[in-house]
Amino acid sequence: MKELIKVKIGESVFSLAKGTPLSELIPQLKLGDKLLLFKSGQELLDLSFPADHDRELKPVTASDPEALEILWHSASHLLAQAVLELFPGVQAGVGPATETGFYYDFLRDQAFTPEDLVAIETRMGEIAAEDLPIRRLILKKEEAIRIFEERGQKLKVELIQEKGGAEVTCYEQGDFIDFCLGPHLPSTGYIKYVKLLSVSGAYWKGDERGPQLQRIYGTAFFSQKELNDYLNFLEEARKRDHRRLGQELELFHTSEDLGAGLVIWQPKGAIIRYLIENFWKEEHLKDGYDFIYSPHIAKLDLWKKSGHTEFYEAMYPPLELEGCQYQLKPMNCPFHIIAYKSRQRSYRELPLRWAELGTVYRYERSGVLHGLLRVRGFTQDDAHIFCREDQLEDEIKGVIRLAIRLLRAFGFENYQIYLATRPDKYVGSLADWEKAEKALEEALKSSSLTYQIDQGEGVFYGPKIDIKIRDAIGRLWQCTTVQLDFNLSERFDLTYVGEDGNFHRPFMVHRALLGSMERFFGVLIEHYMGNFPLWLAPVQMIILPIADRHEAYAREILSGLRAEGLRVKVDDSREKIGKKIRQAEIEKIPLMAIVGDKEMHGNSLSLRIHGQGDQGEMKIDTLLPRLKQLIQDKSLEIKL
RNA sequence: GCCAGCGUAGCUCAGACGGCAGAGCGGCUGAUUCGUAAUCAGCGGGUCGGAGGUUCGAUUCCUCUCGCUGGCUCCA
Repeated sequence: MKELIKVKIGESVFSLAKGTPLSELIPQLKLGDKLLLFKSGQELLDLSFPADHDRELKPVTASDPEALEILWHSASHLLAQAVLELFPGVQAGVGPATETGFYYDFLRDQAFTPEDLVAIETRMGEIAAEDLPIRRLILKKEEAIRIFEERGQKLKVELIQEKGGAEVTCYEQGDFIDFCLGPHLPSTGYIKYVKLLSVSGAYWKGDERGPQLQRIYGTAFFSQKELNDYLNFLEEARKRDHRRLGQELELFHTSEDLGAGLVIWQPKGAIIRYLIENFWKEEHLKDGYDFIYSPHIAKLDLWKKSGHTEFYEAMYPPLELEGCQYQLKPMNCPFHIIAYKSRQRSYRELPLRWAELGTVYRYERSGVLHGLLRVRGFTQDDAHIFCREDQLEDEIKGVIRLAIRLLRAFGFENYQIYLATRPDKYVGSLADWEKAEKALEEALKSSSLTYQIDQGEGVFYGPKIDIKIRDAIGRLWQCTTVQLDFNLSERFDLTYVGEDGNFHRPFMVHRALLGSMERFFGVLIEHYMGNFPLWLAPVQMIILPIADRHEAYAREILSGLRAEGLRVKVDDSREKIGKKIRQAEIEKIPLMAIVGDKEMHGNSLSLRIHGQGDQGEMKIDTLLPRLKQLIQDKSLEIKL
């Protein structure tokens, strides 16, 4: 007589013989093929999981948030099955779910071509149609190794030898078997709506000295509609691509003649940067910051002292002048430190908050460069705060408040906040780390912000808070970082004289709120899809005269509005009004003022708002104050 | 840096067996003077990313190089 296991589902309790798969419960639950898995606490169990002890289970169906990840994982197995069938001799690596789909790594001499991907996708569809059951197997380690050796899957053998215990879990569907903890969907028939997206290189076990595998990326959904929605989302993201918009709207320019990762801000981008920087400076002054300017190079010895030559890999090679070596700066910190040390500091003058839009140069590896988001020369919206221990928490709070105030102005309302704590390798005293981590956490708590802790993910020189912002289509971007630094304060022997007359070590906070002007601009372009709000738009209004005889009137309006500080231009091309409007819409100019006979006689203009269409005729005197208000408020949309 | 792919007019892209280089948009000129997303006609515009090699001949094939793209790795 086998032991009976009690399984509670909702209000009902079922009994199962120990070791029977949970799939025995299917007929009684009346969910039919909607039932995908069970959830037991935080653990997901597939239907082939054997009843082991009394549990309370929750059925998981396609509408549950957990289901998608399992679908993706199962889809990666399906991908591997198709690839191994179509390309004998290929070895499978690993194949997990990602945040938006799945991938699988393969070792193969030839590259997978786009045609190969089509063939693989087709084969995946066929296997899905066969609706093969996906079975969970528990094998003795030696047996599992033998199975994968027979199949020539050496990478799998290596994984089992490394990770497997005495017994290992494998999953089997048709002739395909994989070393995997699961869980998985009940059968391949659930994996119907699949799209393979790309293929790229990936290192075996992430080690760049090891062999390089080919990684096939894909995604899958439970319905054609969801898959289409996701593919549309990708298309939407492509339309927003800041590299494309940056060129179309003439915001910035890169050129082979400059070198990789170096950016020219063209006039339309430069005016936006100017406006952002002014706003940034005003807000920093309000928060009691002072400004610093520092040079772009300094003696190599400075960077030896700071430890950068030793620890920082992305430095440009030094250059020699009159027998002395100089270094292009990758960071601003040492300059602010030198300013701090320019004289003795008293506890009375702390905290010092020194900000600089500091341009730095980092020799990033060529392969990581990406538009404005990863460049070699960029300007950080940097600041260093030197403060006493009793000031630390308030300073951090102030930084977070300022960060959120700035980000909100651009329409970023959703954040993911991470507190990264002490890693295994660290400098500074344990006591200082504890104080600092506590201050960071208290600052977050008292700002009533939700955050998650990244245990051990701090930098070796101090704990940090990172803020990721969510853009208009839900993507996350890392911009803000607030870091404590125990390393530089020590290396440069920073001190202040305390109330007690003794020397004390100040706490040093390093922070960038927008991150860098380049990256932030890239994110902004994508966030707004090039439709900058009125206060940032390079050209706020374009005046479109209907015929030549209206041009003088157009210029009259132009000079009037320019005198009021608006960025306005006149389209004096000899095109029809329809063409002028089209051109202005393409240039994403927020306001279009159409002027013809009617307006000339009525001393008015006919307003059209980008994306909103014709607003009708109005007097300039009524429009102007409203526009000035929108600009002053940094309004994100134009409502009149 | 690594794997894979790409580089043709300002932009988006065709093209060919190795044999005079093509379109649309933009630009310029002219005509049109027009009311809410493209008026018509004409004209310019190219070291086919750069260097070297093979060849009678290379934009096309080969090598190197620069730049870009998707990833990996990295990110004090």
